[in-house]
Amino acid sequence: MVSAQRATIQDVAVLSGLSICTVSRALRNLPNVSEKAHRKVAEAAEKLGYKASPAASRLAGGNTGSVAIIAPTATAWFFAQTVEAAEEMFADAGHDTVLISLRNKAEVRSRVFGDLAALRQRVDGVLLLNVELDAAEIGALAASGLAVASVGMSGVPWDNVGIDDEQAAWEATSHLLEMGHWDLAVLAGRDLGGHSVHTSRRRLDGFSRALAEHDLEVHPDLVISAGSSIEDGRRAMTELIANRALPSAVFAECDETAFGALMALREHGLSAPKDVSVIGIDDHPMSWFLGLSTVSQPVADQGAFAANLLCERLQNPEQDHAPTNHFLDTKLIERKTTRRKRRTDKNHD
Amino acid sequence: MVSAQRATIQDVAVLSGLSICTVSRALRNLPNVSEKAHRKVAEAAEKLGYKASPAASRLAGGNTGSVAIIAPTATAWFFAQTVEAAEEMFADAGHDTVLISLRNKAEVRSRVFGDLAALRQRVDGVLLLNVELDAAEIGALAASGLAVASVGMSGVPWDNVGIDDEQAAWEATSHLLEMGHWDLAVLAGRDLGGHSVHTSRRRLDGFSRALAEHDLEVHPDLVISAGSSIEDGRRAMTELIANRALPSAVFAECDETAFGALMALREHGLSAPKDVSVIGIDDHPMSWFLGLSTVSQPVADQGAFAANLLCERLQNPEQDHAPTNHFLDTKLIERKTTRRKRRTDKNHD
DNA sequence: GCTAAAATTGTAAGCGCTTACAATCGCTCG
DNA sequence: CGAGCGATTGTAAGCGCTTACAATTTTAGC
Repeated sequence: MVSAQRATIQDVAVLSGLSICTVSRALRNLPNVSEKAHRKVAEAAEKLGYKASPAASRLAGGNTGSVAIIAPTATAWFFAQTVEAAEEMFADAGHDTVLISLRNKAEVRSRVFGDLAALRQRVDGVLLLNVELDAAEIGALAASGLAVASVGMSGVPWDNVGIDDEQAAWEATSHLLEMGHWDLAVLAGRDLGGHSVHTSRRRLDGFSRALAEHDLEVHPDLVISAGSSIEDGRRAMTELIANRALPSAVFAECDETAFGALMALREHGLSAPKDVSVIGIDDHPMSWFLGLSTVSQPVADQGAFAANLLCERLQNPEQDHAPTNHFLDTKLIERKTTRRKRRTDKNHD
Repeated sequence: MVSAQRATIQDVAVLSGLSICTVSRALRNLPNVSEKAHRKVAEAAEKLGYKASPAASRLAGGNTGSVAIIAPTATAWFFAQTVEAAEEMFADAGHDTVLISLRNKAEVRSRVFGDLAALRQRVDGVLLLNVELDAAEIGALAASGLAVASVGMSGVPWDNVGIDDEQAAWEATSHLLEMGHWDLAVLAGRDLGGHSVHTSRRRLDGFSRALAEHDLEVHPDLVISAGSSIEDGRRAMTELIANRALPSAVFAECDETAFGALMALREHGLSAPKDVSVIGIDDHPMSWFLGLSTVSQPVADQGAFAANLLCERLQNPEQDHAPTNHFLDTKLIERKTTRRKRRTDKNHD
């Protein structure tokens, strides 16, 4: 039953015949509340449709009832999927979700991480999506009193879920290498003054390692700082086509970048795999359709999983068990945009 | 300058040599504050890096400093774009953004709209994205004390931004009709117990009108309730292929649905426009690549524009100027998935 | 059955803000 | 030059919750 006016803890106290204080404790499952009291409070609260005011709760030292999701951007396919999955988890756990998009801007980034106390005022926890943090920031965050969990950020002092980005990039790159391609370009993420998207850096690492294992060097001209949108990929590939000898294969940091690359090729009368092999990471719903070779990863799962870990941390704040790290599986999917390098292929040397 | 501990209004009061009350008024630009006092307060607040505690403010009857964005889903391309654009606007105006995805579930929907008082506890305003509301809900929302603005919901007692969905659908459908297609299917939005996505309904209306203008009737079997994702479109088209005579043209409610339809065609050895003409609405970044004919609409603009209107309403709460409605331009883009119906085309009669 | 310790419950003081309402101040006007 | 008024500022009472700490009840031990 819901009354016209919002019920207060006072109402619950009167109805249950207990003091406000006991009600408060019962509602939050704190110790030192008799079972009987607990039951009476639960009943009364239920009957009144009582929900604690987040503002009052927070002001008095309690929780806000909301968590923030911080992502480099909210439009990219990966983030949209992750955010929605996490939001669902949070909503079901009774938390509001505050969305903070860094919009790939260093300024926004520092505004957010520069005042963690202010953030703590507004949310109880933070879910970080692929945000690159330096040691000081990690320390500050861990000490901020905020519960933290993340996606795509291994090696961090809180629970993390992701794929092994370095490995996934290595797989993709190795696939190209094994098909005889040795002049590889990479469409990497945008660099934000040392604070790129975390996964981007890891994937670049994997790319480099694969090359190194074949005694190849990463040619700086063939590392294009792209960003991760379709448009970014298109621009990067256009640049590649315009400014230098075309490599025989391209590793795109994510499928959307690869889509853009494919578009650019088409615009210049070229195509994959005829003129250049292309591979991405993600297995975006469109990839099958375009025949894009890629390394698949479970996306919504990562968001839901990490959100769930955060919820647990929120529920048992005192327990400080060691941070866990979870790598979900990826799989190389060979489709039609990659093929063995042929003698007849153009050879730009 | 930022102190280690969060500054309170008390600190500002002391530093500026004024009372808390005056500081509070000055900070919120209320009348009856001398210019001198205003300046002193601003200086002190600046020096302390003071930001009012949203919890305390809300509790005392003020504002929360955040707004909610409510969308049917957050993963669809249109919503991801709109949400990010709106979030940017809100962030720049100093508001936090609470993301609420209805996840196409009636249950979530009623949980949100069933307790507007609870919502008002947490946010100052709401940005509705294509949410279908009945008269009672519209009334309740208007009376809730929440500032409201929307995208894609004309005829509503608050500011709205959108395209003329009925018209856009009419254009797309008419395009098909004028090319000689008369057996048309529509891949429409999902119906949520009378509460579909608002735009879906309007687009279906436009489809119907175009048919009616050509003395054609809407065949119920050719109205597929799809949803608006790629997967939804794929499923819908598959159903169409499996269960009935294939229509010669298909109008998909949005480009992603159309992508899915194209995929399903390919899976069955069919293609557009050879076997069936396909058109969508959106002009998604991939549409050019796929040659998808469509009706383009400015997407991020709608989100930013509506968010901006909401911010203005939040800033001048007292003024009750009439709600405005803004239609942004759309444009038919004819590409390669639609063509004139030919004698040689299969004719399913 | 009585007392000390443990378990439960209540009292009251804020948390940092907003907002009637009261108090002051600076002028204008007779 | 003092009353009267509007403009400005201050006082103080909450908003609905959490949380020491005090009060009370229960349990256990002898």
